Amino acid sequence: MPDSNTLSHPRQRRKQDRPLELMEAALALFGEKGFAATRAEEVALRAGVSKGTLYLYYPSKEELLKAVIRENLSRLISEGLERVDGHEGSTAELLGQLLQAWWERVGNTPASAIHKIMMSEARNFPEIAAFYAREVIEPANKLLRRTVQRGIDRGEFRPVALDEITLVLLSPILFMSLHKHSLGACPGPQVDAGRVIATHIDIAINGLRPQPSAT
Amino acid sequence: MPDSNTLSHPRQRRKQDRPLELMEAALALFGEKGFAATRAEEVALRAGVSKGTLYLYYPSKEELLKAVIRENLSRLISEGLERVDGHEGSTAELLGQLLQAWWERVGNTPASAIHKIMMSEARNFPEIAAFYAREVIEPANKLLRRTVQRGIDRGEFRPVALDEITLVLLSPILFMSLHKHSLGACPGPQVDAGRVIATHIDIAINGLRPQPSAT
Amino acid sequence: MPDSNTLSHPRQRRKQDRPLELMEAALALFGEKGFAATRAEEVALRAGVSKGTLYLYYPSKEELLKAVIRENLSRLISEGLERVDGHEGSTAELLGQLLQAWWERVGNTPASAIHKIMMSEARNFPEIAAFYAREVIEPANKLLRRTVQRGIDRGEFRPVALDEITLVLLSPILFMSLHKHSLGACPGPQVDAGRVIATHIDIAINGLRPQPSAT
Amino acid sequence: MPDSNTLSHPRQRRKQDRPLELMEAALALFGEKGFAATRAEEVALRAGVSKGTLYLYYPSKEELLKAVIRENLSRLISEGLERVDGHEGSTAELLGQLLQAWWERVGNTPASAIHKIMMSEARNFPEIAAFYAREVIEPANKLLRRTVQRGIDRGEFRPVALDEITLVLLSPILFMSLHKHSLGACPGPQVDAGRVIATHIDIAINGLRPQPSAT
DNA sequence: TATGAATGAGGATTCATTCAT
DNA sequence: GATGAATGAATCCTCATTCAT
Repeated sequence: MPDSNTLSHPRQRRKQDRPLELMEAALALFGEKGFAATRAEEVALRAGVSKGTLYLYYPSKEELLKAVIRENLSRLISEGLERVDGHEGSTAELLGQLLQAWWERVGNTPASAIHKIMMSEARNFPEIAAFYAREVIEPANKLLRRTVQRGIDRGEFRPVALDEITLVLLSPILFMSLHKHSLGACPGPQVDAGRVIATHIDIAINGLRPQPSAT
Repeated sequence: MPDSNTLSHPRQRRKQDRPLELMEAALALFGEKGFAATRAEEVALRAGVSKGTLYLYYPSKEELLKAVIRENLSRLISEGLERVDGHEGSTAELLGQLLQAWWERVGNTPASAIHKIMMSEARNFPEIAAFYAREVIEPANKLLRRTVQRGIDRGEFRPVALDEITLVLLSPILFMSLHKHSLGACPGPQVDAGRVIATHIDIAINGLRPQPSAT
Repeated sequence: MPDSNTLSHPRQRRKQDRPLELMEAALALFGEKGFAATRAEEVALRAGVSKGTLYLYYPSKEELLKAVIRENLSRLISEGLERVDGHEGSTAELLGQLLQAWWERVGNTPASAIHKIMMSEARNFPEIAAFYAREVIEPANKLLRRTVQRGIDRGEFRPVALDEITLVLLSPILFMSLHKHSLGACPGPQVDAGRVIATHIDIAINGLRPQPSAT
Repeated sequence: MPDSNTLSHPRQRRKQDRPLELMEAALALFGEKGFAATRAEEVALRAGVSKGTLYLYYPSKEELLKAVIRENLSRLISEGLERVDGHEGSTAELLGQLLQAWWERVGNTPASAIHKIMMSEARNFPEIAAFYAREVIEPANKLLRRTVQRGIDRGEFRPVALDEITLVLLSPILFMSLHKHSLGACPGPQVDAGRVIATHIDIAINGLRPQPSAT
């Protein structure tokens, strides 16, 4: 008997894929219109199922939101943590790679919508906010702190406050993620987010270098 | 006889004060819970009046939001534009002052909630998004471009892409404004936003300086 | 001291006229937009006073409606009853005069709006409906019955059912009164109501005449 | 297994029947209390469904009214137009049949409530008023004009103004339709509308006959 | 008396969720 | 499992009515 998943009856349209399809639809729509403004039926329709089917997989719209966040964050975190240690070259190079990777693997993917959703809904869903802080913010912070510390220890970077530098390094990337899903999606002069990120990395790495002369 | 406005009977006859009270309540609640998730009656109650009274002053919840944006933006823009020209010292100093002022006069005041509201609702209210882009984004962009250009012209800054640098310079400030009203308002380790901004300004200005040696 | 009513202080704008002004405004607006769709404040504004003043004279919008109906019906009835008896000429002539008078003195005046109001609201205000039936319908019925009876007695009219003939004689007049305030007020080909009434009277009087040969 | 539609569980799954049930409920209630004074929920409850269900079938109360008018008028108009041409006997007979049919098929059915609704609401809903004028008033006018013209041409009727005669012929029927839903529905001496119509037809046809001697 | 700011009950409409099929 | 008809709580907004000035 062949794999019943890939060759099953045509009618049985990928039952096991439904959750993923629903989460993808939800990610897109929640990111686009916001959580409150997205109707459950819209999500279902976009996933190609009916309203009732959504509730077969998720007990409420709120649980669907939680699942979307968990699903996407798990992926990005496990992906992110793999590529940390064992860098050999300059710290500037490492930092540039990390930031660039974050943008390319998160900021520039549909997952970036989660930032917008969190930004909009964090105060209405404290539980999810805590989860997000624990699972995303903290690991990312550790990564960047360790990297900057490495640069300072080696004399490549001047001494800076570690608590603040991580946010300084991340905020343009996070901000552009948000921007993409709000004003950036509105008519008007468009920004090339990739070039903003590149400029940011350039300025930041140069800014971390020991100054030739003080202010 | 004392001022009849400040000492008159509670909840009665204060037509003059109502708009401001309502806008303050709306700014706080829209920032906290989002525009869509805030009931008109909540705003009214927080302003100490009843539902119906709100509609005496604003024809709809959306118009109330517009008024909130106008009120807060008009102030900040007119204030901001005044202090632009006529700077005498170094461009680094000027840029630092501008960014610092933005944070202190906007990011660190209740008006910062407008950023979050716009981020969350821009795509659902295109008219407001356009207004915001025109009245806030554009003027701020011009200011920063002119300032960076000045630094480049004088040899204080290295040449950088003007289209991107403004967002790089602003995004940490905007991001911290957003953060304050979302994750920053949730329980957990708190960030000292002021120090993040200070670090950003330090890094950014140092990063704009001509490099001693290239990457 | 001169008449304090006509020569009183200019500020004291015809206090005693207020009720009449309010009723006139209400008659016009209720007739135009309907009772439910007319806001109390509109009536007040049209009467040149403020919302609160209306409630100084009438305890509710419903009472205002009652007053409007009573006021106008009293007038029309007392006027109508005066000119009944003592006709000398032919009954056809008398009937024609009566119907013509009804149209000119009621149907073609603002008071005709009351027909529309009654038609629209009778079932929501049974008390007023009863009043209207008693004070208007009944007297008008009696008048017409007596007149037609006179014609039959004298051999001028053929015998007809008295219970029904009154409505037959009145309904075109009443219908045109209603029409004026509804479809007749909408854009489209206009009807000359006066000529319709004239035609009706002509047809009706001719129709009451003894037939030369039956159907 | 019996028809699952007629014997299925109460209040469940009868999509096909809903529109008609809702329109019938709406016709009755709008006619009784007026359009504005009838709550959407009342209509739904009378149709045996909940508030929300009404909005499953009609996007607004106003659209429900339009549907009611269309449903009832389409039927009557298509029915009415069929029986026009091809009459062989006397014009008096034809005219009597037409007027009688109108009363029996419209005035004496629930559809007559539409006249009252239009009378009450025409000025507040110009779009519906225009629809009504176009779909009902105009066709009815044409019918009657043609018929009267036929009588005049054949010498059965004396010459009369065609523009006015149609309203004269129709107004007692329309008026009795209105009456049924307003004062006629209130306690008090009841009118036999059918006999009024019969009297009207008798008088009108006799009135149209050439006079033996003038006034 | 006259005003108009304030109130809050009421009604149209939306949409998350349920459940019979 | 899948569907979509049905439900009714929730929310925006209106407007009759009150009452301090």
